Amino acid sequence: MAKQPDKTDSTREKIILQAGPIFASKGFRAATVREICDKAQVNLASINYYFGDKQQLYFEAVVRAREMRVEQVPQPEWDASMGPHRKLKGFVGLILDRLVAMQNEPWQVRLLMREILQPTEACSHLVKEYFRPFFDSLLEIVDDIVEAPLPQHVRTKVGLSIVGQCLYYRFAAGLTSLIISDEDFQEHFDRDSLAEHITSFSLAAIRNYVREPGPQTEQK
Amino acid sequence: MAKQPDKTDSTREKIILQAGPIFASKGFRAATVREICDKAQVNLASINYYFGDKQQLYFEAVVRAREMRVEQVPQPEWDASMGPHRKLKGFVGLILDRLVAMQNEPWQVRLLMREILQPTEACSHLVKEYFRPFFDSLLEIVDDIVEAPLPQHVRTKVGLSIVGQCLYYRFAAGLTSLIISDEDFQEHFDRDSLAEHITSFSLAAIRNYVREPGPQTEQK
DNA sequence: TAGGTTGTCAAACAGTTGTTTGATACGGTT
DNA sequence: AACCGTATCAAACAACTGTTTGACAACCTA
Repeated sequence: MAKQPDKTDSTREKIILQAGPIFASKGFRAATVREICDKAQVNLASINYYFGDKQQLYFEAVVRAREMRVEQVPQPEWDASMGPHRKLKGFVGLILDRLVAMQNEPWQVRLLMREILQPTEACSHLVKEYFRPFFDSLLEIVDDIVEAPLPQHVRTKVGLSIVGQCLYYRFAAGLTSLIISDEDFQEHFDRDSLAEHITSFSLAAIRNYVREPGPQTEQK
Repeated sequence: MAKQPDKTDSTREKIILQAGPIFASKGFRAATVREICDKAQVNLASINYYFGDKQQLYFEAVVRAREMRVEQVPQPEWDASMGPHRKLKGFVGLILDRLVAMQNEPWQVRLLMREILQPTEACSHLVKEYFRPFFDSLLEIVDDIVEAPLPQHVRTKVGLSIVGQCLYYRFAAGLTSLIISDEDFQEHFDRDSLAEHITSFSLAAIRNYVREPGPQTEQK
């Protein structure tokens, strides 16, 4: 077994950092240990030596991807005096930067999305460690917007509506680029424009939605 | 080469129908021609005989998945006299039924989502043949809701906000089930509750959003 | 009946896969 | 020096991959 698990430039570290992009772009199955070892310039047997097997390397790559992503895009500070629009926009922007990352598509993001789409054991780790508290802090912002507290399930649905609008641009990026012209995309669908739209759209929805829920319970 | 491409219970047909679910749940790479032929109870060489290679079989399975899904969940009729809420709810429900299909997750849906996430040549076929007109008919409903016509890019963004809210429950189904308790999910996140929420949320957003776009251009 | 097309089959092919092995070298401790 | 845990390496292993082959049977046409 390996002894020092956290030296910085060790063979173990090189493997994780090279395996991440490959897993991200090809998926677990299509990524081969030979390609990973080639890119990392380590011997073929190193993966099994340090991680036991390919699956465990994948797990560690996912965990590392999350850690790196949080470091790369730190959460902006919330000022209690900020208006709801700016606060919500700050969070929407954070989702777009951290989890959507439209322009550069870092491997960490693509790997995390892979985990969301087809959860392995790594996903429950991500939820407990990251997604849950992340989502809760969004719901606190929603709480600030509405005057009367929302029923729990409505609160959750509203939060997921906001998250859904953002994550669409990650999940369906390939489809969107086939639907929208390139010029339109460059001009109107950059990070800031989307943050502004999703924020305004959601804010308007929350305020109006709570006020007049529409024919909710009735209507067959 | 094969002669009759459209006999109903032919070997060719059996292969497509058995390959679909396997591609859907495992992806192109992890699905093996041996498993497909076993399930279809045909000889191993049949795939290459009828489709040339595995890739072409995948393409045809995707196309077939779309056709079957449109048949399985037909578009409800639009009554011009219907109010905007009912009209929009009808369309949101159609997305949820056809493309999200939360309860049973048919293989056709999972295969189409796979194409959206990682587009192959099959995806541009899907867009031209299906997604584009589908999305356009949503935008027409949006047009009916607003009085003054929207700028093109805003129109598109609004449409994608609606679609995004729906598709979230397909893409992140695994994550959602880890965030929400099972009882909550059964009780409040069924197809009808979600359709109602997304419709009301979006309707409120559109009406309020257009009226007061918020601090759009200003604000640094 | 003869000949050709179409479909099915078992077997093999050539390449890739994750993993294991045994040898070898390095670096520190006794 | 002798020793031992750590690390790296080339090579091989066994299983699996998509695809090809050639034989054989069923069917239709002439």
